[in-house]
Amino acid sequence: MRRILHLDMDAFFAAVEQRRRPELIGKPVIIGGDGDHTKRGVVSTASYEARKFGIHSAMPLKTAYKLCPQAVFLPVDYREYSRVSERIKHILREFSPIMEDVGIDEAFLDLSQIGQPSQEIAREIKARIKAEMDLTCSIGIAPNKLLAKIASDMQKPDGITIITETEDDIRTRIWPLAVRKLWGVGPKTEEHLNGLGIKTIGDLASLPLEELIGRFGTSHGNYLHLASKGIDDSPLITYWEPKSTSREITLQKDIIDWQAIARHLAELTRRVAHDLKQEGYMGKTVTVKIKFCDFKIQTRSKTLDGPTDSLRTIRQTAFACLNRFELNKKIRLIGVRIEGLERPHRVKS
DNA sequence: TCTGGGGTCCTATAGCCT
DNA sequence: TCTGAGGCTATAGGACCC
Repeated sequence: MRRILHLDMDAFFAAVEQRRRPELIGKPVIIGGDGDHTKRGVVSTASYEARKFGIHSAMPLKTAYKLCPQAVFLPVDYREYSRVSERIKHILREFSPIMEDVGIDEAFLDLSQIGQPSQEIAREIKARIKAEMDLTCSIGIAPNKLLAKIASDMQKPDGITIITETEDDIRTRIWPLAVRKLWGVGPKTEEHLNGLGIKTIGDLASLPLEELIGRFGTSHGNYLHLASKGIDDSPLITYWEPKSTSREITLQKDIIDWQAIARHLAELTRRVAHDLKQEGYMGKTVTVKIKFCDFKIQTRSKTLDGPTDSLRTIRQTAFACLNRFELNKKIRLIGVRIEGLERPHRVKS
């Protein structure tokens, strides 16, 4: 049987800031946007002290300020968090070489080939991270990724949770949880399920597969059916190539002036082309995204004959896409994405 | 009044081809 | 020659993740 560990850092961004500035320890700290609560932006991470005021991720900074004006608001410093993240991942790889990166503050580790007991490994990993980084994390260990992730969330912060595959564990510890706890069930699916009287993962497990497929499609329906029973065979993804790269900006004030929109598009295009060259990729499909003042999102895209990393070509294509929008109301966000990425130097024979 | 940024994957539709 | 099935690609939108 497989043995998968999921590690989730506790209030990661806030914890890194508190470690760097000890005077912030014990205080409500809110990381988000550029740290200015009067500007547009949302909370990336709130320290546990701030969470007591009802503050959580994705909440607008302005709302967070109303709930807790005495909080310390700080900008997101991805560079620093990435450095810390790298060191943590390095520690993890010493326990098992099979690791899947899940964003900056999470990872899966395959322990199947390791003999040591689960509790012991979890305690050792936590001790190493505490000793070397002075940070805490929560760990879940289970027979698959799905259950390991649910487990790591069960005793936060600073917890260790182990789930076995016995029917008993699924029935008594997983089935009582809200459907929202399942990976892949977001706000929309939750609402849909709640409307059917399905509140818990156990409720979901009692629904016939045919009904799930009818309501959510073959792919998602099948997934929900298996997930509700704790079944998940997905492997750890230890390496992958990016498929797209993008840049977008939410404007401080909604605008309708074409010249101003064009200036933003030109700048975003420059950044995308720069990112592309920096990472050594070329892309084939250019997409322009616009979010209007009423939050309606539209996209326009164009696929080129062949991959490119040329700023001129990407900019021309982006502007051709821009011209296909009906810009008759103010916009609040503009973005540029390029997909169909490939590395240019590999010559086909 | 407020609602980010950077990604992935899936679905539906339409056009083209065999 | 006509028709339909099915594959493939491009496009647009949407749900979800951290």
